[in-house]
Order: sequence, then C-alpha cells, then structure tokens
Amino acid sequence: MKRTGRAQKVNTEVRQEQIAEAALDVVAVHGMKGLSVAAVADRVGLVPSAIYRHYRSKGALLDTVLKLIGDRLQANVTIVCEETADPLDRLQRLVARHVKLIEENRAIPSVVFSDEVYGGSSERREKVSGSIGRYLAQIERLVREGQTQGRIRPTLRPRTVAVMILGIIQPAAILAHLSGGEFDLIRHGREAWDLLRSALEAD
Amino acid sequence: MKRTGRAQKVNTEVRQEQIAEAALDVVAVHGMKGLSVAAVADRVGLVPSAIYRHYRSKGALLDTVLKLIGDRLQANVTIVCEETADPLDRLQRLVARHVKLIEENRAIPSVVFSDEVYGGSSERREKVSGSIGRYLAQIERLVREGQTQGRIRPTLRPRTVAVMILGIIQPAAILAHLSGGEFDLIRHGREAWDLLRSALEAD
DNA sequence: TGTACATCAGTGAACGCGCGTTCACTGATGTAC
DNA sequence: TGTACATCAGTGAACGCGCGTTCACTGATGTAC
Repeated sequence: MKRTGRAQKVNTEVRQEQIAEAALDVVAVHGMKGLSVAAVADRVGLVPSAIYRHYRSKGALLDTVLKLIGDRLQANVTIVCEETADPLDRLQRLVARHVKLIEENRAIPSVVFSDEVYGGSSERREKVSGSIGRYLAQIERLVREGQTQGRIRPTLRPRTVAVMILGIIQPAAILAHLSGGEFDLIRHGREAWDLLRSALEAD
Repeated sequence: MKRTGRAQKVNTEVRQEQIAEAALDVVAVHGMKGLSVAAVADRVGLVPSAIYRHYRSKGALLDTVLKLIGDRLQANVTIVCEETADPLDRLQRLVARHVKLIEENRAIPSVVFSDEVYGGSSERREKVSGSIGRYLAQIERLVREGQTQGRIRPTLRPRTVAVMILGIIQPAAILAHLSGGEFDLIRHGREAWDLLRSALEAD
C-alpha cells in the first residue's frame, strides 16, 4: 500500500463511502485492533490527517460503518420478500443470505461485537441495539405470517424463534473465524436451518 | 476504590487469583475497553506496577482470565453428568448452567470475543479456539450418547446440534447486554431449548 | 530466644510508544465577472 | 474566452493523552545460626 505522489482530489460524499469500505477491509484483514485512522487512510491512498476532511472523528467513521452493515442486513430482508411469498422459504433464504453476507464480509462480527460498541458509549450501543432489534422484528413478522397461514406452529413465541435464527449464524461465524476457516459456515447454516425448520413446521 | 496506606503483603498464588477475578469484575463493569492494568490494580487495592510482581504482562493476565473462564465451562459439563444420566436432561441442564454462568458473569462474552482474542495473536486465538472446541466436543459426546440410546434422532450430525446449542446462549447473551438487561436471558434459554429438544427427539 | 540476613511483595516516579487529532499551508477545481 | 477569487480536498509536522512497562527503593516476613 505505497502512496506515490499526491492523491487525487475526490468529492467528499464519494470519499466518505470509500473510507467506510476501506475500514471494513482493514478490519477483515487486521481485526478491530488494527483499525487505526492511519491504516484506513493508507488503504484509501491518503494521509491520516486527510480522513478528517471527511469524518469529524474516528468514532463518526465507526458509526457510518455500523450503519452500512445495518443497511445491508435490512436489504436482505427486502430481497427475500421479493424472491418468494412463502414465509418458511423467506426465512430459509434470509439465513442463507445472512451467512453469505458474513462469509464475504468477515469484518462484520468483529465490528458489531467490538469493545467500541459493546462497552462503548451508551449512545452507540443503543443504535446498534436498535439496528439488531429492527432486524429481529422483521424476522418475527415473517414468523407471525407463517403462523397465520398455518405453516408454523402457533404456540411458538416469534421472538424466541427470531433469536434462534440469529443463533444459527452467529456462533458459526465466530467459530469459522476462530478456527481459521476450518469450520464450514455454509454447511452449518443449511443443516441447522433444516433442523430448526422441522421444529417450526405445524403438523 | 480509594487506597489508603500500603497494601498488605500477600502470597503470589493468592494474589494471582485475586487479580484475575478483579480483571473479570473490571470488564463486567467497564467493558474490555476499561480493562487497564491500573483499573485492575485499583480494584485489588494495589498500585499498577505491583501487578507485575504477579504477572509477566497484561497479556499473561488475560491468558489466565481466559483459562479461568474455560475451566468454569468445563466444570459445568462435569457437574451435569453427575446430576443425571439421561443425555437430554444433561444437555438441558448444561444450557441452564451456561446461561446462569453468563448471567452471573457478564464479562465472559466481552472477554472471549474481544479484539485481544479475536484479532490478537494466533497463539491466543488458537488457545481459545481449543477451549471452545473441547466444550463442543463434550456436547457432541452427550448428543451421541443420546443417539446410541435412541433418544435423539440418529440422522442429526452431533456437531451441528452442539453448535446450535451454543446458538441458544450466545446471541441471547449479546442481546441481553446490548439491550441493557431488557432481554430475558433465562426465559429465552428455556424456550429455545424446548423448541430445539422437540426437534432432536426421536419419534 | 535473640540477632543478622535473604526473600519477596508493594511503591512511585519515569519512560516510551501508539495513536487520534490539530493546524497552517498547498494546489487543484469550480465560479463570478 | 480570459482573469481573479473562493472553495475545498490533500499534506506533513507536531502535540498530547493514555497506558503498558521498568526500575531502584522500601519494608515486612520468614529463615539460619
């Protein structure tokens, strides 16, 4: 990542997005500990102080990255709802997309569960909490639809099911990372969903 | 946490444990970001440099804390195996104990999934990976026992089930923390286990 | 039982590194006339 | 179409804070004789 000569001037809105993406890349490679302003700047081909032309602070950059991630999760919900009408199929596809999103973006768990969020300002924690809450609410909605249509057992609490669906993906993502890619994320997603689905389906 | 006067001299082995416990406390209250040598020393009633009489470095302290956590997880497996012989009951009790352990020790997820482990030296990551791997292996063993006894469907892959059991607890723990204790961890543990159990049981 | 010495935990001052952030300056690009 | 000026992204040096770590010193406790 050598910088040679002066960087080209680029419109702030474009740079902001470049920088946020670069931050995700840096985390994917070097982990949250490696997420320094210098590293991000380097990746974009800028000097560290240049970052401050586009973000008020490192925290503001982090907030943007978090929003980016939240938006992508939300987008998946929209997409699967367009792909199929069947609630169980929607859930199945959502799991698959979530797994794929994390596979292609190894940085996501690191960022979302980082100390900066997890132990940081209550404001940032509340924002992430809200983001996850909205995602869960969408899943619950799908579950309820399935119950209305008699496809999912009506005695199940939608929230419990929604959190269990997160539970298919999250530990798997962490194991995949810790084990250095030895763990088969996609396979687990498929098998765990099949198992959960059999428990959800109405007789 | 005022220190008044010189601290009492205490045997190293005792101090080491005090310090490790103090570290867990500090993380529980202030998160991983708040885990400084100074904060830990303060909690024990020592001066920061005194920590180095008992640990070679902050990293060595962290390793001890990780071992402490790993040991407590392992202990739960031993206990539930003594409490009952039925594989499904063992698993159920293990889930309950795991949930309780995290409820009483909010620091655990913060430490285990911290950047220091997650993005840190591969050596530390491998140690934690091994710890979790061993825990999973124990759960798999219980699942296999259940299958041998015809209580659990033989077509299920033990590893998938084991990871799903982690998946009951882990996202719940994170939600509980992020939402500021609004999320009912124990209730989720119970309901999610009931749902999973119905999917596991042989007809 | 008393004395001299070794050991070892605790102390406080100081160091140094990493890193986020600031600031005066540069130079390119767009705009007004 | 050309000139003067304003705007704004990029630069590099410097600052300062937090924090892990070191080190010479202290003083209590245990041990040898």
